[in-house]
Amino acid sequence: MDLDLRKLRYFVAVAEHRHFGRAAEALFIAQPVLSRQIRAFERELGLPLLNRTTRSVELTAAGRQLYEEAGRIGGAVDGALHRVREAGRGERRLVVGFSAGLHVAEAIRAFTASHPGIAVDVLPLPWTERDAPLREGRAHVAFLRHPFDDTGLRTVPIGRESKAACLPVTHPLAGRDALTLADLDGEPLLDARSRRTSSLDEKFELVASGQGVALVPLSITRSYARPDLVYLPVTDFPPVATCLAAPEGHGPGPVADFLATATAVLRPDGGGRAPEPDPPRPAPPVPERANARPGR
Amino acid sequence: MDLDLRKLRYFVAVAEHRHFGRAAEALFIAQPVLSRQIRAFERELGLPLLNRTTRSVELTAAGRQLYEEAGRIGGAVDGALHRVREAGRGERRLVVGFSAGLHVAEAIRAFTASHPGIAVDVLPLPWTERDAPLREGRAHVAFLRHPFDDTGLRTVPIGRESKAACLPVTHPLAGRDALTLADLDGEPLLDARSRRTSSLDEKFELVASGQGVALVPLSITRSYARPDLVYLPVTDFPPVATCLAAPEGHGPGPVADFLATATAVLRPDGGGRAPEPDPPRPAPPVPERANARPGR
DNA sequence: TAAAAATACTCCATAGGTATTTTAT
DNA sequence: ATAAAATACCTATGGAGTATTTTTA
Repeated sequence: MDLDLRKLRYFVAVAEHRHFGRAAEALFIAQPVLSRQIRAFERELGLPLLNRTTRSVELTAAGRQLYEEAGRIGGAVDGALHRVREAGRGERRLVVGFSAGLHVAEAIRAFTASHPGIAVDVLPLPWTERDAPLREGRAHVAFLRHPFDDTGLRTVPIGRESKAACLPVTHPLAGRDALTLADLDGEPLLDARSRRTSSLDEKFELVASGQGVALVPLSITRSYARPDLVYLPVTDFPPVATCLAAPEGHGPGPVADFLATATAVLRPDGGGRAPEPDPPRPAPPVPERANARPGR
Repeated sequence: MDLDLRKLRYFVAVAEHRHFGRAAEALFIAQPVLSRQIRAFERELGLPLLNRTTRSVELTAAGRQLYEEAGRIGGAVDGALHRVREAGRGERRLVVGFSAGLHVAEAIRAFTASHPGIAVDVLPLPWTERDAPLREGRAHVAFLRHPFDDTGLRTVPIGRESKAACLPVTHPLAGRDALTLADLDGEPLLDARSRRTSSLDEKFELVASGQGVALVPLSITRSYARPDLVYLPVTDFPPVATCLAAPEGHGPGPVADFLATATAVLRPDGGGRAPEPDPPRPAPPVPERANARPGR
């Protein structure tokens, strides 16, 4: 049921020494104990991890994989315990999640300036996750794009973003300045329904290889320019809202302070620059448009 | 010594129910057992996790942190076991690491086309890590920038990159076409020695806020365009080599196949690739120079 | 005073030890 | 023949159970 970290540690020792006797010595336990524990471990997992003869000990494929995973698990546990002990000593910590393309560093700097005692972690949120990290406690606040489920969340709208179509430079439409949804009517659209992509890079690769076009938020086009892609604003696609979100029900505290600070920094409507670098800004860079070649 | 995942699971139940009796019921164990286990867990960790009275159970700061960490740990363990079982069923997996700005998706697509049975994971490598993930088994091959320690690694040079200086658009030098190291002589340089940055975004934020200038590989300037930064090639900075690397000593197998495929795809000079038939790949774009505006 | 956590005690599974046997080179 | 893993058997620790006591809102 629960992975036994002690047995995992024993297994790692055997995997590294490729020898039960010496591994046992390094672990300060007797060799037969180690033999039994590893056998029990294999039984619990339902998988052979080692091919042993009296002359050699070799890892199976599953064993190799487990050995690789052991490092990750150990790191996760060590980091977790470290942070728990910090919390126990009274040190405060704030985890700020953000979707790809949304910049939070500015807000974090403003926050840490006023709260030097609070460590801030940034957590880039995978394309597929929206509000889940907030609900699971993996982030205390997050900078997200709509749509997401905001029940039980306190949200502060920050701005609105329109979308751009991402096309290969070789695409017939690549020479245009802007598009409408009608222009894209016959195109294969890469979205979560048609093709599951685990990362933005992967999606861009699919576009670059001619497997379809993608609709992406404008802010992403500023951070992910590529020579083989062009971004064209889609004028009639409804803009999506971006906002800060945090679980409801927390009173005053670091989370509320962060929301206040970040709102002031990211949404200076009261003062300076606009959140959506709109009309004056000569539309998304479209850096390589000069490269456009017809047909393919 | 080893974190006890069973006790952690028990703790999570109590944290969620905020009630020993009901948590025990949910765990299908008796309430006194749960009380004892949680007390033992707190003793092992050396930290109180819960403030209990007969009327209420509340998490301490350490308890809240541990509850958050529990999700991460559980996820890491579940994912690991899933991949180990896959490996046990004979499914092959290849983890490809890459430093920021280096694109591997093209090579991965070529590889998966010829090896459809092998799942490929991409592992973006943090700025601070170089060869470590290869040595720790967290990646099987990696696409890295020199310098790194290549002892015990098989490396295939892929290309060379010069560097660009990253400046705020407001900087007096921002209007130039290119720079030399002498131009940057009086500038505060943000490198690993002067200021520890945990991410590229953080470094860019520091540059944007005027705290210094950064030297970054050219390929990064193509992927991380920002309206408030300009990238200027530094003509006399020695170019750094990029290469594929994998641990030595593996015979033929997926890793060797990937190296071969990726070399052919990423280094077309060696002879073979067709996919991108435009030879005059128009030298690294330095995309944002046209955006340079004085003042703000 | 009553609900809920903690303690007392029992039982048993299992980690660990030593002595010995099996096995593959 | 021998090095090394596996097995046999023992002890002790710790997990889980039931019955009971302690605590505090």
